Amino acid sequence: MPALSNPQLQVPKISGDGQPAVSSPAEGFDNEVVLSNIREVARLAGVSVATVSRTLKSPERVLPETRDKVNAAVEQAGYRPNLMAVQFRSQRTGNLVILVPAIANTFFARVISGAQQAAQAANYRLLLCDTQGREEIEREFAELVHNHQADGVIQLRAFDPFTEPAPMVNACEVIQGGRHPTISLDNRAAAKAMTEHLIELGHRRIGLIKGPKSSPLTRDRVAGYQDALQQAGIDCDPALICHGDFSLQAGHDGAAAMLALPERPTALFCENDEMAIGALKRIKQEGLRVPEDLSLVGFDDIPFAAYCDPPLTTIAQPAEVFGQQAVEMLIALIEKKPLVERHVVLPFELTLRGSTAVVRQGK
Amino acid sequence: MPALSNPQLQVPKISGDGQPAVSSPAEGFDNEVVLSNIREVARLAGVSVATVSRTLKSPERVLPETRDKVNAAVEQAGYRPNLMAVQFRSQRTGNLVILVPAIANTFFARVISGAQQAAQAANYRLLLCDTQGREEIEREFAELVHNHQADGVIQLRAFDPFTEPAPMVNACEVIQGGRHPTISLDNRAAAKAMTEHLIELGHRRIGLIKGPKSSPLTRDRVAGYQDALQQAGIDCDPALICHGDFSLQAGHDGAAAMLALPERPTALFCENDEMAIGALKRIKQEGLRVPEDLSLVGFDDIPFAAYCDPPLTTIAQPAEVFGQQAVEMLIALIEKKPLVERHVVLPFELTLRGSTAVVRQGK
DNA sequence: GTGAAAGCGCTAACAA
DNA sequence: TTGTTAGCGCTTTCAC
Repeated sequence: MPALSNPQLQVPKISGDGQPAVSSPAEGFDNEVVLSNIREVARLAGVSVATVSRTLKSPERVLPETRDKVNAAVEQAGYRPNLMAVQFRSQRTGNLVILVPAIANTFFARVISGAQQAAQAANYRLLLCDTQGREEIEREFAELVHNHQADGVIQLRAFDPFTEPAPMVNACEVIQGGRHPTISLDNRAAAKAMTEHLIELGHRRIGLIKGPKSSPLTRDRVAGYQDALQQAGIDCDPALICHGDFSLQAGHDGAAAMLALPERPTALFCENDEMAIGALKRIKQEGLRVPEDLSLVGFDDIPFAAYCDPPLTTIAQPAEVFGQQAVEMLIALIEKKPLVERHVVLPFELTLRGSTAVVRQGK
Repeated sequence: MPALSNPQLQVPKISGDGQPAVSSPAEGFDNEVVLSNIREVARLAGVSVATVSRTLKSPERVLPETRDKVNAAVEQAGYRPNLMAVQFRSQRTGNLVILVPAIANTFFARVISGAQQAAQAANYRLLLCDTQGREEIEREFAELVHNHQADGVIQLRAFDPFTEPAPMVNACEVIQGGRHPTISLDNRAAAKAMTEHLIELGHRRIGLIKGPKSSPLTRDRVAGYQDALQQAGIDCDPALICHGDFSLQAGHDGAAAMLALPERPTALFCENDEMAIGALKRIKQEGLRVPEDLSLVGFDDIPFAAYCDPPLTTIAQPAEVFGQQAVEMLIALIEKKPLVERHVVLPFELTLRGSTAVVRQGK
């Protein structure tokens, strides 16, 4: 949380609801749920537990009149199957673990949303884990699979948390040559398309604010950037490439470094929109205008990108589809159904907005 | 996903990894995990299953040498307890459900992050559910408690998904007079503080873009806004209040409505930062400057608020603390420990940035 | 079509 | 201190 050091700070206080300072946890209501089990239902219906089980699982194998008796008893008893017992017995949990480097990241939030919908549709639950990109946390959560707490894992980062084989799908940032199925964007082609767009506008000095060194996603985007430069016969100046960590602050700092160069770039390519928005702030602080003095582009097309001033040219990704596809592939793995493809590549879209323009002639 | 209708669209394609079009799900590795159970360990150690169980649960009740034998056997067998069986037997799951109206919302993402940390620290897992604020989805997920899939629920919206008693904590947007413990912000006081700030700057026509009608959070913030106006002897003009749904678009539309009024407001209070950022775009489109022509404020202090142009004056909330406190209170409920307080109110902080200024004298 | 009964892996009496 | 054993609630043979 932010330091709440402002003098306007309101200290925590307790509502005066007339309750004593310490109250019983059960106060106001009873946490206990009336329990009812399959045996109770069987007794009420005058049948065996097996018949109750069958009525619920495969009703067609039970006489209609028996079925009615059982259903009536279920109703009467307020019976709900104990899923813990069901899972225990059937040795599957119906839980999928999704390892997310940062759930606060707007792009990942969309991925999760897509995954959640697909999971729900397939009658699975999604266990969401914010790993902060740390391997030990990822390993710990992945362990849920071996503990029989989950049936499989979706990993959104290029790291394999398993030492042993396990049902896993790797999406978004994928491990090169990994053993698990993947869903990815052609980051190289996307970065190339974006760089080509800038080159077409006449830019020849194009700064690049990358992601973390270790990220394959960053490596691909850098490669695409270099592909476009090379194709246009432009030398790649290493001074025009700097590192970031995908945060607003990193974009701000990266832009500061770029603008301090003796020969400034005329365009700046940030590897995600957060960094582009951070860079935008710094550029304005420098008294420069976007796109008149400097073109600026991002990657991801987060909702805020369209609301920047100027609105940001970026690469749109079908974020929800990453999540949805990952879930569907993982379930196929778990249920041992054949996968149509082990390595799916999703489409991107170059989204042109107001942050890019033809390079200034005066330069 | 966004419509990928741009001609730049790259159609989905499959990496040419030399694999056949349809591949076996087990291809490249084996999903099966070598199973080992407590009986196997007991056999290896030459002890009973009870001793193995004890060695793992309360080692102090086992002779050191027996313990060593068991530990060696555990190692040798690669034994991991089947948590499904543990849970089934002990009738608790260690799962907490958190119902989130929209995980893509930056504020909720922070709440979740805090909850996740607290859950992990207490050795619970967090089941995250994006409910889109829909009651039927909330009810469905809440049902996990009665299905023995989860021990309790954290609800971030003012709706009680239970008909029967159940362990639940209500945070962020709380139900008035509800039966569950709550963690909330004093929204009324916060909105009042913000409005007072604007009044101190000389504003007397202050527009308000609210949240959805049904939200108590909105009702409290409106009350705080009115408190401040009344205290300053300013009539509350109903034309200056309009509805939104906390989205960027709603802010944009709300601002459009405000600016079309015959007598424009000189300040605009949006009930969250997303709407303020949406409003900011519209205000600029109108050719007006913030804060020179119009002061603008938000609520929540999302990261982007500091990176707006101008940076946004807003109310900071300790979002992570909401999650953390909610988890701690819920665990107390579940474990039937006494709660120190049933209704906790967290502090806010008025965060002054560049989007507010003294009202223009010329008006 | 239905019932009896075994047993999933583990914990917790109770016995020794 | 350690072992024996009875289940937790359910599914699933296997008889009837």
